[in-house]
Amino acid sequence: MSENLNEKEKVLNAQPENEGAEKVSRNFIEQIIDKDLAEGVYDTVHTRFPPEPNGYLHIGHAKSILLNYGLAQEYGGKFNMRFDDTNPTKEKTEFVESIKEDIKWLGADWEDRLFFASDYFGQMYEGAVKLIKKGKAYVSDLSAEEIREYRGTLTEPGRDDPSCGRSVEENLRLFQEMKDGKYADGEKVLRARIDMASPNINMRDPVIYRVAHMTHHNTGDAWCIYPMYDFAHPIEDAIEGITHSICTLEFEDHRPLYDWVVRELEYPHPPKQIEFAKMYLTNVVTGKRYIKKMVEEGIVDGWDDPRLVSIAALRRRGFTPESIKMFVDLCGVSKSNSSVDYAMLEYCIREDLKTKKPRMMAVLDPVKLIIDNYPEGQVEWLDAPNNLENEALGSRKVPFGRELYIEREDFMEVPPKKYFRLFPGNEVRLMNAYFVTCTGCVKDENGNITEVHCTYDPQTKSGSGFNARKVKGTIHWVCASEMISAEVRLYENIIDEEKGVYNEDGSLNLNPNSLTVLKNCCLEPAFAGAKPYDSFQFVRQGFFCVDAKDSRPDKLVFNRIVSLKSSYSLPKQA
RNA sequence: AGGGCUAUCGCCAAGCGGUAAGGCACAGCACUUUGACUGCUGCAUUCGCUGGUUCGAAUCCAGCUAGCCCUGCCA
Repeated sequence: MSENLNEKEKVLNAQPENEGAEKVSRNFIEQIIDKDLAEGVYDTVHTRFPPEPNGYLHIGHAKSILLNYGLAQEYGGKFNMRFDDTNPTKEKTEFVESIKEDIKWLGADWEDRLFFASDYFGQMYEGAVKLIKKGKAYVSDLSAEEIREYRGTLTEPGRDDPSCGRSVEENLRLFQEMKDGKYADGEKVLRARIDMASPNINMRDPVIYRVAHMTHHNTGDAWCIYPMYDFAHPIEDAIEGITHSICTLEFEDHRPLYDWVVRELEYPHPPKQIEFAKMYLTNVVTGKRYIKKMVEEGIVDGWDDPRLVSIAALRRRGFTPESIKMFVDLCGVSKSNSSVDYAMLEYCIREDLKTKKPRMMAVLDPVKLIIDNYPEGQVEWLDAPNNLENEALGSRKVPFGRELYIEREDFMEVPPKKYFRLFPGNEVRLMNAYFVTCTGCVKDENGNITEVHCTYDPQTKSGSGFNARKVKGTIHWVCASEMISAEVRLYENIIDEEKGVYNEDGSLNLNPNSLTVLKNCCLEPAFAGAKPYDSFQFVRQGFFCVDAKDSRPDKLVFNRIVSLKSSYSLPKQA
């Protein structure tokens, strides 16, 4: 097809501008980096992802991870993994393990650069001593409440801390005593001396060290004083040689303090903080307290419930790292707060899976279809391609017999207009098999349809090249005598934003239909042996993934990752 | 008289003084052994508002408006 390139296209393709760049536009962070590199501010790019190990990662973190990792890749730089563990009261080893697992799964490779902020406690302590010696930090006797009072308000300046005039020697001694455990929690703190009248509250002599007699997950009982984020973070970045320290918008006000620390400590190659807007997704819940509550109340079965968007949940649901990457790339990076439509995520996973996974037949809501003119007891094994768009996926054999299961939805006794499926007198194609013409149905005493009957036309066999007539509809089916039974879980968004995210009392307005469990689904035998995380397209239905938690070899459980798009919906029946 | 940031289609998002990219969603047509996919078509005379500068403004200036963040010894 490259032969079809006309001259104009050839010329265009040869244009040197845009060389190496597939993207037509660069986000604002790339523009900053381009400029820094061009001006020689930095000669390399070094990023990091610095989570506090206090919870599970979710889709929002994935954006930050892939942004930082992607930038390092794009510029031939490096990407560090760093746990920002400066507060022992909130951190757990359990979370460092889950975070590492999630980041690996996403494909962000920190190589041998896995760090802990707590590994730098010694250097941070030295940094604090340096500030004291420069007269830029002092030990305060004020209580937390007093500090708050002295800080002033958004509209009123703060007042000087009574302790701010201490001599360097006294501060040095007091700080040493803090370190030595002479003071109880809250009794003393170290404050940076900046400007109590600053309109930026973060600059009103921020606390940079506090006392906390607590065992730290990494350093144990080695320390009883711990640095605050604002003091620790710039040091961590500087030590690791980070060039661009990317964080979210709420830290914009902290940047002057970040720069102050880096300047006062005289780091030769100061890192630069850049803030971008967090990504929100519609129809999901990411708030820790809400999820915790839902887990406790049994509304979801854990932090990895497939309706959630933690990385673990997305993995369990059947999302792929590639789809997440595609999603964050599609969303872009900016400084305006935004909430991305969940449909965008759905698009990405469909896009990723559509040519990669086999397309097989599964009947979720079965009703029997009996082919009256097909020999009783006969089973023939038909050829079925696994994916028409990807021949490499090969083909499989599908058993066909007199009794099949079809989707209850695919038969109607009295069809609406433009119903292309089975109804008395109508002919449809059974995918990969034969044309069948519906002859009627059987009902039980309550009027429920128990059997649909039809006849088949042997000369319409799939692959025979038959084209004497066409049918408008093609439906999927499973051979009743050879099928395997499975449980399938259908999911809808856990929140329906159209109906409001919150109730009057502030609780979440949960979608009562977020989970539908179908216990008696019929699968074609080729599904046998499906393993956890294996995923498939169920023809005409969507993409499904073997549940890693509940599926068993003899009792498969599938999660619907996403449905197929559909421009047709059954009219609502009264 | 607090400070910082943001405002371009239903949702994201380019644009950086020369006359509104792209994606998702949506709608229509064609094709179809998935009502899928694919292909084609349509979808902002207008960039939060009002003025100003300019031959020319989404882009520059001024003033408004709206939203988000900041008064942890959390990160």
